[in-house]
Amino acid sequence: MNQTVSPPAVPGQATVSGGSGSASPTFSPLYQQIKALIMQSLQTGEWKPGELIPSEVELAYRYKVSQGTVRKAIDELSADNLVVRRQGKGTFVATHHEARVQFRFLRLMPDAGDAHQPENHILEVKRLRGPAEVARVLDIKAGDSVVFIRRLQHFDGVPTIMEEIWLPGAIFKGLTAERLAEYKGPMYGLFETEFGTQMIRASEKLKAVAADELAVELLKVQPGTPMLSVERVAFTYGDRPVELRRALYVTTDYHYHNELI
Amino acid sequence: MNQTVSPPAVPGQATVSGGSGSASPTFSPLYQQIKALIMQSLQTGEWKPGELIPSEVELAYRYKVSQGTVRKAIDELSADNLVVRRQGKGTFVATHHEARVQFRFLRLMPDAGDAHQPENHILEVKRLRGPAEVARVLDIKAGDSVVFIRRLQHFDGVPTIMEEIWLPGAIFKGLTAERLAEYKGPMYGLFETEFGTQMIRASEKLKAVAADELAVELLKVQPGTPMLSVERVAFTYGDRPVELRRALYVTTDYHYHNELI
DNA sequence: AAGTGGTCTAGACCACTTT
DNA sequence: AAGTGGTCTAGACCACTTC
Repeated sequence: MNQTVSPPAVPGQATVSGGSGSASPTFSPLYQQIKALIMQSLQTGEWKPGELIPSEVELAYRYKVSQGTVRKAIDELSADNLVVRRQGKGTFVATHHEARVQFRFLRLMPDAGDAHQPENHILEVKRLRGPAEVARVLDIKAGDSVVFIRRLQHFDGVPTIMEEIWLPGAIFKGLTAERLAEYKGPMYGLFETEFGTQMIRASEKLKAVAADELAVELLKVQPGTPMLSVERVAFTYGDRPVELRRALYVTTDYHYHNELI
Repeated sequence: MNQTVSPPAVPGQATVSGGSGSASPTFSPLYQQIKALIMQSLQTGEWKPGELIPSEVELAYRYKVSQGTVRKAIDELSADNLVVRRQGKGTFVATHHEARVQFRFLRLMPDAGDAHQPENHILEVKRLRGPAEVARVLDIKAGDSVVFIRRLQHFDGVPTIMEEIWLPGAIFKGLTAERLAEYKGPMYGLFETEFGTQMIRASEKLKAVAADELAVELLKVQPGTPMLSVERVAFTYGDRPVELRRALYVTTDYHYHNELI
């Protein structure tokens, strides 16, 4: 039989299911249940990005498990990059307001020299009814409101990335071109702070394509120039897709870096 | 003070340094030392790819530490994909003779449908004096012997990948075109089995480039067609670079898949 | 000095596989 | 039944940070 935890003495406190009888059909290890509970608190914003979460001892008391079990749960959250541990200080909720996190989601590097902070140029922000394909990816109904963003990113003053971004309108209600343009820092940082939606993972598909008219105009390349096409679907908690992004990268002096491990 | 381990009673047995005095300049946790010792045994071939390594209990006895410490060491080795744990059976040395591992090192996926096993065509194998740039990457002396391989990979009968591979001649002594051509399975599997060299991680740089003459000839594409260029440096134990690979991918019906986590 | 995460141990029991 | 990895606990001590 699995490890079980007696119901909490305090009403409203989190409980842990473990299957205390032989008729328990589902099962997951205690530490996975603790991990799920902590993720819930992250998702609901009980502990916000950048903030300190309760100590291991305190969480162990709250969930009525040993510190070792909490530790293993947090170990996994740390491996998933949802939290960051700092010895002597505590465990912090990961945030996109950190260069370290940004590089996880922007893999374009200069062939020589150090990576610089890109300069953003918002070209267009509009609301539209989601095309079928976009709606399918974002897991919303076709025709539902969608925010569309067109953006240009300069590296060292050179236009290098052209992006088209689709977001669920229901989540990103007050998003305007002004807000995006005036915001200093990564777009995901804005999403996190202003819209309570944190991107925690993404899936990318890369291809080589020829520069189209728009790329020629915006990125100042010759027609037909080979461009790196990067299509991304980004997910928030609960594996909910909340962004579709199609980008074209100029890779003359830059490359997409990837580590195979 | 750090945890220390008394010297082994049996001569020749592995020892663990922990810094038993205040004058200990270097330090690493016990489990990291155990991890390093296990990696040594993997590198020297004491336990070969695909084989079972000793149980946690046995390793704990061998290194004179607790099972929990061995467990933590193996946990990391497992996270590094150097070993694979199987409940009830034991812990196995990872091997490239497994589809699961191959997909870690071949990220090209069909846009629709399932991934198939590619078909290999060895075009050329020769020995040459390493050009300065290749020697620099492989960390050998310029002019040292290098094995050069040119290969074509077909997906569903369509030529899709063209590769140029450079290997240190000192390691890959008996490598011939015949051996490569007749070998069924992944090239890294051959390297592992026949040359005792296992690729454990790789670093890739991706760009979009125009098809050159060779690509036009071998991959049957139009001149100037955008191609995905993938330059890889692969490493074996001790972070020793042992392969430089330059590939061109046709991405009309395929894409390079990447997960950002 | 107190609090945090990091390491290490010892022991118990569970789930899975093989004999 | 025996052996393996997987989970959970309790307790000790260490390294680091802050007060």
